[in-house]
Amino acid sequence: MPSQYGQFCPVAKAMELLDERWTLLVVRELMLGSRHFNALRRGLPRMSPALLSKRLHTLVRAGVVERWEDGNRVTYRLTESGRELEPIVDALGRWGIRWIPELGDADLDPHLLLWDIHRNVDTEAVPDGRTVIVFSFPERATARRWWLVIAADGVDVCDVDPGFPVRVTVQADLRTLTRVWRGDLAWSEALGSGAVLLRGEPQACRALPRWLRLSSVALTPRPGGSPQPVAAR
Amino acid sequence: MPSQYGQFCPVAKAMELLDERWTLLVVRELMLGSRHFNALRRGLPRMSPALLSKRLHTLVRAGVVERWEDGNRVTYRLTESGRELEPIVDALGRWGIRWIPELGDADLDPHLLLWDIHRNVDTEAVPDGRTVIVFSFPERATARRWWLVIAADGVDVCDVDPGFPVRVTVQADLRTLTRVWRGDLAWSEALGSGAVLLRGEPQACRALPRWLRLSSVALTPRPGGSPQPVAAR
DNA sequence: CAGTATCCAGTTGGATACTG
DNA sequence: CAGTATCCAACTGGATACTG
Repeated sequence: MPSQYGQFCPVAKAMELLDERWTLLVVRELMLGSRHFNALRRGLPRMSPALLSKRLHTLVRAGVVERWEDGNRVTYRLTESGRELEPIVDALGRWGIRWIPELGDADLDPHLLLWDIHRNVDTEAVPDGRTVIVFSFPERATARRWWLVIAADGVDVCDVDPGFPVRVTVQADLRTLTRVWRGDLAWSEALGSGAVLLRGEPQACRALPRWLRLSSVALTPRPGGSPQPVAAR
Repeated sequence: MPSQYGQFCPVAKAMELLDERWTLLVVRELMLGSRHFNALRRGLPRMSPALLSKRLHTLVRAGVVERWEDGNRVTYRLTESGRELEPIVDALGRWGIRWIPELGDADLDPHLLLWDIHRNVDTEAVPDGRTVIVFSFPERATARRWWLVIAADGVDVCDVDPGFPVRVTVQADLRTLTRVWRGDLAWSEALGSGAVLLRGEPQACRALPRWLRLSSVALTPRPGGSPQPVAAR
């Protein structure tokens, strides 16, 4: 039961639902294509399953999400009402990247970063056959190496070596690579300063920034005319 | 201290601030022109002063609001960052009016309604001199009559008779008048059905819907092609 | 006018374990 | 796979009173 503002104002009525913690992030995950309970959990690792379940029920009751059972498989998807939240979520992302640029250490998460990157690989740009990219975060005590396996049938993330030959190794600290992903730091600058190191065939290293698309808000203009990261050529 | 999502996603970073209860309603009040603590309180009657104070401080720390002391008067206003939330708040209002049309009894509040109406009087359309409109909510046990005093120097709301001659009396139940204000119900329909009764000179009664502007979201198209309330001619 | 101080009941949600 | 169940510590915010 979302708490009530006691106002007939439509902004207040909208926020009674949407300002509950996690709610709009669940909606964001659904917008990004997650359809099943455990897929949603992967994008929301700090959310307990009990709470995710509760939020989904609230969203279903509010008509924002529909729950579909086929057999023993459950599918969630946005209704028309939920899809109309997309411009709002997008605008919140653009506002956030402009006005809340600082990240705390607690905001960094290699699993989430790899998960985002894997969702945005430009498979057209990657050579045919299997391409494996290793991400190495040497400053970390655990979860220091991640493998991105790009093949014809999709893209996978692993935190254990799948054993295939590696085409490129990307070495950086997690904060730097996160900033590149968000568009806070341009590839060119990160590579030029040595903050990101690429190892592998020179041609593959040169091509890598085109294989990995950045966050959808990466190109949002920043306030104060700070130099704008440029997209990969 | 807003709680943390542990995500670098800019939507998550934005919501860490903005999904705290009341926060976006404070921002909305500032957008509507409130500048002082007690002015904000008038638009947020169910919010305790301690909580309003806390939210304002959080917004100032986040760079969304600036606090200005001149003498012993304190002024709050939105920064550039805060002003950039306006399209988001507007979009939330349009989404809310489309997808959360039902109002509970707890959402109805004559003081808030009169306060909204008073902020939106079209003083150009009202005859010169003083015009007093009485709003009568006969079904209510308390706060049954409200006076709107429109003069050259501004518009006032009273819940006690200011003693001036009354030009028009608007009688309706609170829910009906709230629905008219929100654009859920057209003036023409409300008057035609007798749900709203106007008393006074016929000419003034005919003109009244043009004196009172409706909510800024009143003309938002509704889903499902339900008949759209029309603006006052 | 513009808040602060205090108290405390109620709610929230994290952790963990478990189920059909 | 898709959740429930349970427990409980922490937080939240409402009420009320008070201050410079």
